[in-house]
Amino acid sequence: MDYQFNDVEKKWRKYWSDHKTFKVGIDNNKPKFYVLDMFPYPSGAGLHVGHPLGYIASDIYARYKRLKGYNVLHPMGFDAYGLPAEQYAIQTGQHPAVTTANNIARYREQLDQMGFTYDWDREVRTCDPDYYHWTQWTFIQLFKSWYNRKTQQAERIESLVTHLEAYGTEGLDAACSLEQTLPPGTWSRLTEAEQQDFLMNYRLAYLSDTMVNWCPELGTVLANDEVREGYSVRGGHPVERKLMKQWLLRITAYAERLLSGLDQVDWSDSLKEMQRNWIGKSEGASVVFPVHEQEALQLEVFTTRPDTIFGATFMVVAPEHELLPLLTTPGQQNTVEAYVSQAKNRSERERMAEVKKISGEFTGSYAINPLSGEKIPVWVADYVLAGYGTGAIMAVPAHDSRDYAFARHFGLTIREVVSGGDISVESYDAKEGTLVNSDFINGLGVKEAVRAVISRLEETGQGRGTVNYRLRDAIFSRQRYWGEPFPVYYKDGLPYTLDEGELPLLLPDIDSFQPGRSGEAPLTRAKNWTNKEGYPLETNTMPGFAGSSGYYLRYMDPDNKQEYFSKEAVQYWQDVDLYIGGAEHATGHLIYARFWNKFLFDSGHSVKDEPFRKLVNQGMIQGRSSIAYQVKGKNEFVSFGLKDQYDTIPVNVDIRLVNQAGELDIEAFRNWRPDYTDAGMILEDGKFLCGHETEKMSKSLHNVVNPDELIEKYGADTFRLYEMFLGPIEQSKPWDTNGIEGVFRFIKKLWKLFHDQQNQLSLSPDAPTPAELKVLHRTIRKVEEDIERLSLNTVVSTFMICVNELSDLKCNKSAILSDLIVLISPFAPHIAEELWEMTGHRPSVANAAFPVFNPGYVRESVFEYPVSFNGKMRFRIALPLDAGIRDVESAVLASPEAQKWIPPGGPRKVIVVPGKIVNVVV
RNA sequence: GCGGAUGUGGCGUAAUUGGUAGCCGCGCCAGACUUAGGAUCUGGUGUCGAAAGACGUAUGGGUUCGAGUCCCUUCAUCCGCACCA
Repeated sequence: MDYQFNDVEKKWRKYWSDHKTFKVGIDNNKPKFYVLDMFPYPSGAGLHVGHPLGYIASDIYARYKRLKGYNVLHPMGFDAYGLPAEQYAIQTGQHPAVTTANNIARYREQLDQMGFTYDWDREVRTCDPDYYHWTQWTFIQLFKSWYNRKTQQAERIESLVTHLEAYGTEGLDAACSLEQTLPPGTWSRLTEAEQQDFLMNYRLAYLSDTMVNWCPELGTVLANDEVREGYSVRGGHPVERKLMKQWLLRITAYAERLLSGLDQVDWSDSLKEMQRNWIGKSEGASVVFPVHEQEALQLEVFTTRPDTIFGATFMVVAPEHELLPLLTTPGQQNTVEAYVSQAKNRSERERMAEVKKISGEFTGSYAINPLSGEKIPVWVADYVLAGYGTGAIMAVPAHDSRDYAFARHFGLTIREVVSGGDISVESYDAKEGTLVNSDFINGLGVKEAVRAVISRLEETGQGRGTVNYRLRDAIFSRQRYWGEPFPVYYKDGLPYTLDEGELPLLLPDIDSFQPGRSGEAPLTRAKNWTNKEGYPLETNTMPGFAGSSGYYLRYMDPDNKQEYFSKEAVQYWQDVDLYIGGAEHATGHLIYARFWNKFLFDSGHSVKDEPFRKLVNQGMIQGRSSIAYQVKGKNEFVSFGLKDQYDTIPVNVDIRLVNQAGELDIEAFRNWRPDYTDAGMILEDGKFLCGHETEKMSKSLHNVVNPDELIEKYGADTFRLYEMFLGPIEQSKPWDTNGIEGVFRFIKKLWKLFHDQQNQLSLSPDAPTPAELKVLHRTIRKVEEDIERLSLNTVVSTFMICVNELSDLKCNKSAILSDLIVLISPFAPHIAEELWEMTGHRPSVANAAFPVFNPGYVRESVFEYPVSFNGKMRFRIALPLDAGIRDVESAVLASPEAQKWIPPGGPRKVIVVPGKIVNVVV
């Protein structure tokens, strides 16, 4: 009789839940530790083996920290609003609240099987009114705030009004959509509508006509991070540009802080780099070019290379540039208009696909280089983007490859101003070299020249040094049903927020979830969708990232009815110490959540500027698909080894039909699909072998491995250990169930350490031997070090080595085994609890203390020196560790093994690294 | 194109700081026990070689007494960004 994992695991899961073992609260006698998983969106497919990877790692860490004496907050919840549930509702008419609740129940059931230490009393769901109350509340605070660049933080809108009343816009340095000026003393003369309109330019949540990513198929706009290559990330539908009135969050106000904050957090370089690219800071100059013979007109450009200004031989404006009609001379009107309409009608996708195709037209106008006075032509071309910088550039073909290609194509002047390249062949884009053909900056290096040009421009008022960000404000409206309603009503066309006392504004029921194709939101169907005074409410809802931006704060105090979270709770829990989740949230959730938190920090609610101190991205678990090869045009399949003799197409086969060796169960295969009932099978050696492929784990590829089945067969402890044993958590790797048997054997071996051949508990009260203590304490040291650096795969190996060694020593001393139970409990909590109880301890082992490493037990007096000759290891020699370098050297040279390798002339040199190695140079 | 990461047996991987390459596990081979084994246990298993030994961490070079680890080159794979001025 072996270890009965099924009964034992059920018993302890019930114990934990009955005793609320993992319920936590504020405890000022213990240091806090906050371990967070990115909460899942509960999809209809349930969890596959890839999802729990991060959850298991974080749970191990949370359990470990508990053993180390920390008060650990380890909550879980659900990102419950979102598109898939709504798309499903549109197709089936089922209310998304119903499908979402079902999916959550299924997720919960799966999660509950894995022995996690979540405090479920703290669960949050973003679609729960008690939760989205505070999402709406934060929106109101954002609406009522502006960003003061002077103090580098958000402030209440009242302080802006006070400033405007007293000084107008004089001395104001605020994040805004459009620079506007208001002379002192004019504010109070503005009408209510004019004032509101003016303030909208500064609010951190604001309404604006914006070019948006409109997805007709989904009937909604999408944020930049929800669009990839012109298609929606969710669903893969085409996306087009459209001008719409939308709510936006002024995240750009925080661009600099979002960037500099990255230096303070312990995240992977690749993730930080992704965020840096997304923010896209570039430093340079804004330069004003007057237009020749049009006094009133001037073109402002942004350049990162002001040093190359003497090499600007033409200018280019985007087709959408607002001055283009004024720049176009009558003679050029027809060609320019034709070009612009063609450029505008091209979809985003066509535009992206034709990046390499050079096109443009001359406007007929000329601009004047403000430093050289040179007259240069102004062109229009779609390689200049309206949305970045000022939508116009000074083109320096000698030192910008795009300008170079354009100049070559249209035969424009190319003038070298930085030496170092060969501009007859290609542009020289590098930021190094000496300035030439450049008047007062000739002979300077690039960096000096940049500074010199900027200061000259600032002296003459023709430009200034500026910083540009690629980051855009976040579009916050969705024309969807299944999301948070905006706490906003409209009076005389102007938006006002509801009183905080009226929150939460509940999502109303509607008769159909269908969105309008031209952008009417489903909430326009809601009956009596007005505030208490009868003014119409906003019909858009908030996007998916709204609810996930502050959930980690709500976990600190999830039942609070009066506020988002109490001062006491946030003072205690502070921030997330360890955050584990997928890298796909690098530019979405993680930027928005940092922004959300920084705003709450400025307004005195959260207490840390950065919410996630350490962040780890777990790698993706890929599927291992089984492939059968179908003979083209026939209902006939050919075994893997023979497939090259036929013309075949690969067909994904359900991985359950294939055994470890890749052999297909033909009977099952024929029953799998009606089409294959009569399929011909060409065998090799009497078998049908399948090929395999590593690809995404998905239902459609029939390669999904379900954790429930594995837990049923091997138990949750084995499953947890095996997921960790696969390799480093950050690494992506294909799932292969084959190795799980090894971990299963390990669990059984562990059980056997405590039991005799009749499966009776058999422990010895005797004092441990030095050999046993050495094994135990080596394990303690390694386990502790490796958990600290989240190297969990090596910890599993360490346990295996430890149990192998203790088995060899036939060790059944309780003193040793009790410590081993605690060590292993974060990884295999169920068997640990059972053994803990059996060895006479009071449950739960989760409340035990982590064993303390004693270096005295692992200290050695003798070391087996590896002796190498010219760096190649030849033999070992055991010597006392306190032997001096000279003693070691002579002992090695005198040893019989060494004679074989020492040439007649003797060694040239001997290197002894005490306690490490000896290298003889011959 | 730019940026980041990764490359080690048949497979997943290991190797604190430059110091014994291949730990642990899968698979495979042999053996023991067994009516049986897809259970369990024992031994073996980088490549070539009978052995001695030689070779070996994607490639080529370098630094070093010594390189999987540091530097340079090339290649491959994955991820992110992509006309960002």
